[in-house]
Amino acid sequence: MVSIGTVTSPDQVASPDQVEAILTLLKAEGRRITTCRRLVVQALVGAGGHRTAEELAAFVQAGAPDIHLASVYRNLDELEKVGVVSHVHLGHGPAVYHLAADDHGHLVCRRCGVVTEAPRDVFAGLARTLRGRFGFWVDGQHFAVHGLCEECATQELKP
Amino acid sequence: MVSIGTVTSPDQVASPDQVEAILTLLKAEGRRITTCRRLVVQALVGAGGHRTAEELAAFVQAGAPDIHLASVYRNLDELEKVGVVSHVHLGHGPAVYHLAADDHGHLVCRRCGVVTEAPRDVFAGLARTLRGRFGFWVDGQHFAVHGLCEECATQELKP
DNA sequence: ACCCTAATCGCAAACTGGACGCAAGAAGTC
DNA sequence: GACTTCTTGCGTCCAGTTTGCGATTAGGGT
Repeated sequence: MVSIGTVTSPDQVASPDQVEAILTLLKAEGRRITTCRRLVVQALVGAGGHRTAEELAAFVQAGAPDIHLASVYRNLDELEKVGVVSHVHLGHGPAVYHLAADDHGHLVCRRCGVVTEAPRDVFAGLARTLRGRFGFWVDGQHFAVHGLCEECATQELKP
Repeated sequence: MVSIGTVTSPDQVASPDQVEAILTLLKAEGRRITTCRRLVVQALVGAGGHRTAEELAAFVQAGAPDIHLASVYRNLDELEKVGVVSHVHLGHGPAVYHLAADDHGHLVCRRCGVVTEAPRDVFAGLARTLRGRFGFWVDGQHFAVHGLCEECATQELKP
């Protein structure tokens, strides 16, 4: 139902510098630079949006067919621990991954499944309120906000 | 990790009227009133908080041991369609169910797993912003907000 | 009361997304 | 080049949930 393809993907071209920067960061953490890891990072940088582990695996396997889905999961996990990547649950399906640098909230329409990215500052007020009233420090948006997109709202409210 | 037991449960006593009211509503929708259904509703009303399908099944099975987990899932699904119940994903584990009437947000601590309920009005500002800037109409809080609870925040920020 | 029929149920089996253990293979260090 | 340790491929397993199907049962009609 949730078609990731509908997400706006600003830059489809992988920036090699960015890939190398991330790999260098990994190396600094004592991790090794492998084909699989490089391809996973390339996939993430090139995707320029949200991709499921399976979609990323498809990209990786286009470059190296023998790479196993499990390795993609493991690498995403590593990258997440290092803080380069974060994953989000948009709905009931698989999680999607994106670069942590590109932090933003996600608005998922329950009717048409479109995913809208909402910049960080939109959630600043909520974060402040939660900190003030509950002493709760909000993390990045690990889960999406569900509701109706503009189009579906007009259609549903005036049938 | 997420211990549901830590959630505040204001009223542990099932209100029979509320149970009957919900069952009547179901009947009005053309559905039948079965032992399983009655017990599921009782479990939800009595729980006074969030319960996983499995926890609800345990309650149901205390009254009727032959009732299958699948039936609990099916009934929760029915109840959700009718709008009596909603489910929330607090984390990576199972979803939790609660009465839709008792609508609220959920703050989940990523460190200790404690779940804090946040009243609806806390999210009103965000809802207004999203409606204004994106035309997006927020549903009930289908997903939880992740972060650090007050206690864990003080411990993590000053180690 | 009884019958009829569609809703519901119990059961088992499948399915999805993901994690894990292990032995073999490679990256980086000396 | 040798050695150590991190990674990987593969198979297997897992939890949570869904589904197909034949058996059962609620509830309206008579």
